[in-house]
Amino acid sequence: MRQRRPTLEQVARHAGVSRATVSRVVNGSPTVAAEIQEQVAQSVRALGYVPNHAARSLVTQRANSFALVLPEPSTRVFSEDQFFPALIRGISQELEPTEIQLVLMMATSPASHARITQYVLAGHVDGAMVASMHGADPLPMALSDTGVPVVVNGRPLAHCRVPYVDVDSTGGAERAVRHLIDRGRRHIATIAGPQDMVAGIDRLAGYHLGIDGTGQRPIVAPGDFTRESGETAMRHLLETHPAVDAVFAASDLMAHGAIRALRGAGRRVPDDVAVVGFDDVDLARYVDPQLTTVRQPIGDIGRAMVRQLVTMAAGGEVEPAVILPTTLVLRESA
Amino acid sequence: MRQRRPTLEQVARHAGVSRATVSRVVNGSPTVAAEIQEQVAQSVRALGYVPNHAARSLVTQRANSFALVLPEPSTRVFSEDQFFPALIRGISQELEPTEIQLVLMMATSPASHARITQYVLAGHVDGAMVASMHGADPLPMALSDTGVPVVVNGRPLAHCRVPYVDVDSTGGAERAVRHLIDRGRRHIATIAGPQDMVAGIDRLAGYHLGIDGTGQRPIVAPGDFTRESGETAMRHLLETHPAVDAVFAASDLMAHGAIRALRGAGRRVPDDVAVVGFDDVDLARYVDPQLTTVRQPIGDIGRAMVRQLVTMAAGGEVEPAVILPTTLVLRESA
DNA sequence: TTGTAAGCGTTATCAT
DNA sequence: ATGATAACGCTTACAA
Repeated sequence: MRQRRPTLEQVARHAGVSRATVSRVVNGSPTVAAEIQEQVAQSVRALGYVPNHAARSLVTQRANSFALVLPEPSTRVFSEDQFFPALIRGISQELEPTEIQLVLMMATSPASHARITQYVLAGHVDGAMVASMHGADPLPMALSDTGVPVVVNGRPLAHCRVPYVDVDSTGGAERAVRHLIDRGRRHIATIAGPQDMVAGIDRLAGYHLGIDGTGQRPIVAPGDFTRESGETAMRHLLETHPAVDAVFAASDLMAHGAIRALRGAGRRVPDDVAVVGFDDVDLARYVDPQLTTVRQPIGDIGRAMVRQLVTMAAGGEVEPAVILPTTLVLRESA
Repeated sequence: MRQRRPTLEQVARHAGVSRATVSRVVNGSPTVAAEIQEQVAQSVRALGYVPNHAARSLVTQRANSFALVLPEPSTRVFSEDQFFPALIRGISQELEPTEIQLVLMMATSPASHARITQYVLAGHVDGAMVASMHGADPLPMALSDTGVPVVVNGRPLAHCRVPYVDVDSTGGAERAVRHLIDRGRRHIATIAGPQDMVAGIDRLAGYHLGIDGTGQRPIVAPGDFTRESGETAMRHLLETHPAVDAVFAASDLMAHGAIRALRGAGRRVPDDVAVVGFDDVDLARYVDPQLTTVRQPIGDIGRAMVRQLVTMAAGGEVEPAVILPTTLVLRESA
């Protein structure tokens, strides 16, 4: 059997003071005599007292926890890269110095969407982060409607006033294309991501921005961020546009697929066709040739989301969007 | 401002019954007249009542949540494969039908170890899962000492009575070696994992088991599960044992590193040297040649841990060890 | 500066 | 079958 933890009451008796005083000491109130403070501190140590979370949040009306909501589809798409762990690591780091705990909620089934909403609505958490790749996801808004602070990863597509943290996908993609142009490439294609996801949309927009005004014609092949789709798209591209001499893939996985297709077709990378990816997952350094790619600071996304949420939970206002920079990492493939 | 949720009291007034009755209905007690049950249910819906977690667990002394504790070193080592996300997915799936929430705690700093212990000790969770790759980690035992149910992923090295869930690494490794022998390989080396981790130890033990009695001499090169270490180890192996015609790497990442080294040395895989990995991460299907490897059911580990914990939290006894099977997946590299 | 006491929203033990 | 009522452990006016 699990023995009951000592309560404030017991510490108070042990220290010969009132419950209120112990509470003050525990919570670091300055209005306690140094002498008594030490007295109480000793009793706390002696009895191994630890405040009861439930009791505390019952009276303070705060849960001291944030939820991280992961709609399953997104985690599946991004399964092979380190997005998910890296995001969590960033969040944890930022949460570390606070007393705030992280509650993980995966929306594995349709029913769980409702369950999550219920949970958040019940006031079990002081705020929620939604790692939603599908910009039209109604979940963030649904949560936000319950009055709980919510921040999303990735610009929401649906018209909604939920603050978000995103990376400069458009800028990164544009820079990638510029780089290809600067290297003298004249037939630059893109393998786009799914157009129901912000990441897919923005990276394609960046491609167009880079191509515009150069006199080159845009060449777009659809993909869904997976390696298979990249391989298929590249094969198709080689058939329809045999002159293609560069490709910007909207994900490293697709870039890898493209490289496989190119190798299969006997084209050398980057000699015949240059390839640039997006994400900078570990894999990028291990494909042959090493991948030139656009890096996004995943951990920073998590950290920024926490910072936003902390501000909001404290009743403060936050900017509706935080956009983190992306950087072009030059390696061998372009 | 966030409006306060309605309380039992208000629902009771709305339905014209007592607080106790509402509580009974909410908790599905059978001792309520069907008529009143419906009455109350309607009021609950009308007011949008959701039970207050803190109040409930204050009186029931249960938190309705489990902690997943991740000592940072392990997550770093396993960063590139999908161990961490897959584990969490399995846990979430098993937790889904229960009302139990998952609290994630990363031990990012030395100080956080203490913080985690404190938190668990405070009774904030009903049980803790520790994803501890380093078998000698004192954390599980420390947590267990607080009286909270604890279950570990991976057999603990330190002498301690914490129940654990592990996969049959030894058996998997042995099968891999047997397979190489069956294919006529005569100089089978292994690239071992770190010997302070159970996974490293067991996979090496399995290798020895497979080699024993075949008349072959064991050839062991040390590694640390990373691709770099695999590449280095393989290069070294080629120098010291040029006759080597097969290699069992204790991780897919190391196997990939080995393949790179082999290719660099002009050896063909599997023609000159067969390679078998361990883990079956996504990458295994995408390296060239596709990797023959030992698959471990990561999601099942998570699910099993939850099942153990649920039993323990309910006061039941669990077997001290659950060992899940591994399977040899045949592809191209061996 | 310290103590007293009134809740916070539930569940559970009694009576009825 | 239902309703009072007493906890559960803590914070926080308010009093002293």
